[in-house]
Amino acid sequence: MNSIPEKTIGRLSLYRRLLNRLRAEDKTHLYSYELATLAGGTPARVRRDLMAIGYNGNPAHGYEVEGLIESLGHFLDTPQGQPVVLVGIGNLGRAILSFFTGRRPRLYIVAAFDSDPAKVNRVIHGCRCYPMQELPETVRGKGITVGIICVPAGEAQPVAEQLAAAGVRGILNFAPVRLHLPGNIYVEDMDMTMALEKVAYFAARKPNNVPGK
Amino acid sequence: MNSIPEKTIGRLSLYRRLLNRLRAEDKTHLYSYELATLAGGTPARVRRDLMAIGYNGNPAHGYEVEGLIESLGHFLDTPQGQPVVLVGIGNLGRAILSFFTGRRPRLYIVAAFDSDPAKVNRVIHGCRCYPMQELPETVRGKGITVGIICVPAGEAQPVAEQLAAAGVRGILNFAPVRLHLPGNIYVEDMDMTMALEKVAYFAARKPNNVPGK
DNA sequence: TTAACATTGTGAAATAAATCACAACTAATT
DNA sequence: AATTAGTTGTGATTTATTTCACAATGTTAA
Repeated sequence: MNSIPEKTIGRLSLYRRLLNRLRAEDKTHLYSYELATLAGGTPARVRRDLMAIGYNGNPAHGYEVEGLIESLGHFLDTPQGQPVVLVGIGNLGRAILSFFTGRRPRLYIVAAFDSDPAKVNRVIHGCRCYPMQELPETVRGKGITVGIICVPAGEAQPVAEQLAAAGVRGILNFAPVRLHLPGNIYVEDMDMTMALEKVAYFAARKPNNVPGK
Repeated sequence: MNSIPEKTIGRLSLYRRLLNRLRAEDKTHLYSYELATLAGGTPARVRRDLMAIGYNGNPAHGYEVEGLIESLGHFLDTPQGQPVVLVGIGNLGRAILSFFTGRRPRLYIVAAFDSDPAKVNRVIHGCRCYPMQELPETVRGKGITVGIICVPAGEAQPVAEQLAAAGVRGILNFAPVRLHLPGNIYVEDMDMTMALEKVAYFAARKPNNVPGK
């Protein structure tokens, strides 16, 4: 069966962000090659990606910014929005809190958790911090489906299991370990060490060994 | 010509990290299926990846931990090590500084830059902060090839161009924009917004739509 | 009207990556 | 020695993703 490529999902989110910027600049239409340039890809790939959501452009004016944004929202968002929890209020956790705070209307961090009593009950970047013990009840009670893990490597696996047990269905994992969870939980790893080593590898090789992306 | 898949590079770095942990636990040998479990993959993929660096195991004992770590180092590292610069000392920049500080011997942040005079000349997480004006001279002078960008979206493109002009060959980009640089510069995007939206998308769908990774 | 133009949508081809599947191998056991 | 058990290395295959290439289309201008 023809399902949507995983990579397309990420790019659709990127397209929407770019389009929102263009809309703010009062742009009403654009062509696949313009979006491709902004997103760092090819026009053909943009068209393929947009095929996935069934939004049709027009050979004369390309795509309508407003309509495409709406279609993307229809495809990517759930009608009721998705609250998110974050676990681990260290340096990275706080930076991520500040990064996401107030930015996305349909995807916002509603609670943060940490096992350190010293961090609990404070409000950081507009987000209330709770002790780990309250995680299951909060997640289950609010029907939260998305979690962000920013705890040290050694604590990530048990934290992930707690999130999964409480009903979370997708995890953004910043801890530098691979999580072992049931296959119906989606995990996206943000492994900064791995990313930096990859960059270092290609930075040190000849230009012809640098993949184009 | 059969060059090494890009994804393999990242995984080799992951394997090394896992192996270092195993070595610390005095494990001397392991099989592909063990490494696969730890890394979250299949044994066949592990073997394929290790083919790339030409390290041979043995059907009876699998791979020798010590020797494999050495081979990976030989493949991934440059003999002289690679100093790294970071640009943008906001919340995220500081978190990344603390994350990488002291961790990697051959890949360490030697200088941080920011355009805000208030942040300059301080030492944060053991790393000295300099004004942006000194970036070209420092990067060129020390022969730095790797940069990390943690500036706000609007400043990322000019910062990337400055890094490239100063001789940087690979960039780890945390700013939520796509950089436009000559093709011989390797860019790895760590787009947290995109990643979170992807997680949210799959968290909201049926289990059978969740890709296995 | 009609012709020219640049773009869309998409089948087909190409490329990249993962997986299958099995001969060859090593050590342990008989 | 010969047999067994379990793993490696890899050619072949499959799956995923990207790119090619072109008929169909909407608009502009003659």
